[in-house]
Amino acid sequence: MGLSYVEENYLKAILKLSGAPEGLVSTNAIAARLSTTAASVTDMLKKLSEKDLIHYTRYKGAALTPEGQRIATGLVRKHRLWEVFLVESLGMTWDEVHDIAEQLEHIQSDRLIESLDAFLGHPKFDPHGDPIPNAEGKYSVRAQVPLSSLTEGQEGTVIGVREDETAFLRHLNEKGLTPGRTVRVLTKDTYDNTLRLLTDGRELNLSGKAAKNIMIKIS
Amino acid sequence: MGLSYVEENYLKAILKLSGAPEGLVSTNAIAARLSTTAASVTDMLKKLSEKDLIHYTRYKGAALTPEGQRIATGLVRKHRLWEVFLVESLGMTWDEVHDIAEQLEHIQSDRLIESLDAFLGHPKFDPHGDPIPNAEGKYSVRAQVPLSSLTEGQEGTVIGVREDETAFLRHLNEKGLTPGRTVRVLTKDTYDNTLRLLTDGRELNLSGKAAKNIMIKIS
DNA sequence: AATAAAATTTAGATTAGTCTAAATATCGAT
DNA sequence: ATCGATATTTAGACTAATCTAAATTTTATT
Ligand SMILES: [Mn+2]
Ligand SMILES: [Mn+2]
Ligand SMILES: [Mn+2]
Ligand SMILES: [Mn+2]
Repeated sequence: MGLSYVEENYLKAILKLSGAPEGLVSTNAIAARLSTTAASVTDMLKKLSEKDLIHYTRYKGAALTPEGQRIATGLVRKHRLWEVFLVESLGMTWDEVHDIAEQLEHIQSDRLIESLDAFLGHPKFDPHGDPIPNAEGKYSVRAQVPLSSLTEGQEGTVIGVREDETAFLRHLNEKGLTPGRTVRVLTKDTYDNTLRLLTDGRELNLSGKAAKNIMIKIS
Repeated sequence: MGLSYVEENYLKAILKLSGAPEGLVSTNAIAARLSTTAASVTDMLKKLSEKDLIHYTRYKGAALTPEGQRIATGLVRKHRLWEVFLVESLGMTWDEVHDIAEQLEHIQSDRLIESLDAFLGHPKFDPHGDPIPNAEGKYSVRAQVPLSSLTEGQEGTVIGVREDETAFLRHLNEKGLTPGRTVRVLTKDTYDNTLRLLTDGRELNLSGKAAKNIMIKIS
């Protein structure tokens, strides 16, 4: 009936990897993402294909079937709802919730996830600014721009990041650049785009590279 | 490092079964509890013994070591805290939380469970009235008597059950005999101990057998 | 079009957990 | 003390998921 923990992770990986080129996902790409070997991936692709969760052609690659897509999107929904719970209810920081959500997303109970969704007030975005699919698998979109695109004097609110690597999130925690914070661009270096920012009454510097990965809602 | 889901369930089963006679737990008792075969249990007992989580003597039985007891008690702590969350925060009923908690108890994160405990206000008892071990593994106790021991005219509050079988809990839901409810004994049949109760402004009958399994705090 | 490099699959082995059937040990009578 | 019933362990096999090494296919380059 239900899928194993491992099968679920493969489906999620394929969903994630089919984002960019919209084409077929390669064996090596999946192996890299799941830190496993190409041989193991091949075995699993055959199995998922047998269950009609992916379309798979030897040597060509894999793509999710509608059913596979439904399951994978449901996992993303669960992952992001749990991340909201961990941050909003339990007071954890956005750098420490991903690994825990990675476990929680495999808990099996429709009643549970719908109750959790209601308890959290049907959030549309997770702590990293990623959209939470609804029960039908539909995503919300919202206007957002990278902090790097703001000009001197402009102001906005931090609503997420493009890359949610732990080290980067911790770095932002230390700078106080967390979701909900208002930031104003004081100066922007014309040569290397380094920013001088004002947030929470304090001034700080931010590299142009970091600024590209912080998403802002213009206020 | 960490234990597998399966190993954890064996430790929890041994803890549960060592309750009554305080002696050794038999292979067949574990097999029955986990719905598996005696042969499988024997294999696992060897493995857990190898890891110094149980003391095991062939043909005699098993008992938890201090380390095994610590782990098993931690699982019970997690299970019961999650049950409180599901009932108190998500509004689920006490008959539908056990199976979900059975999954949630295996989530690995000390930070998570301590945050959850704080979020819930460090509860001492779960929705079924069972004590929640603290982080050091110590249980609370409280005065409680079976509803069957109340005499006519006596009043008390429902705080738990002795047997938490789903069908029984659903039955109590329908009668309105849920945690926190005040009940007064109107009459008690002298022959078969059937009770006539008043709770929430309504009168109802309850068998003597059911009354033995409902725990009451005398008010 | 031929060939070298890269990607992918296959073959064969390993580990965790499980099972059935057979062997062995313990327990409870007589 | 012996015998039969019961409990437990062992032997051997199976599935899911993984790996390494070898074989095969695709691709990129001459
Ligand atoms: Mn995440
Ligand atoms: Mn996220
Ligand atoms: Mn329970
Ligand atoms: Mn309980």
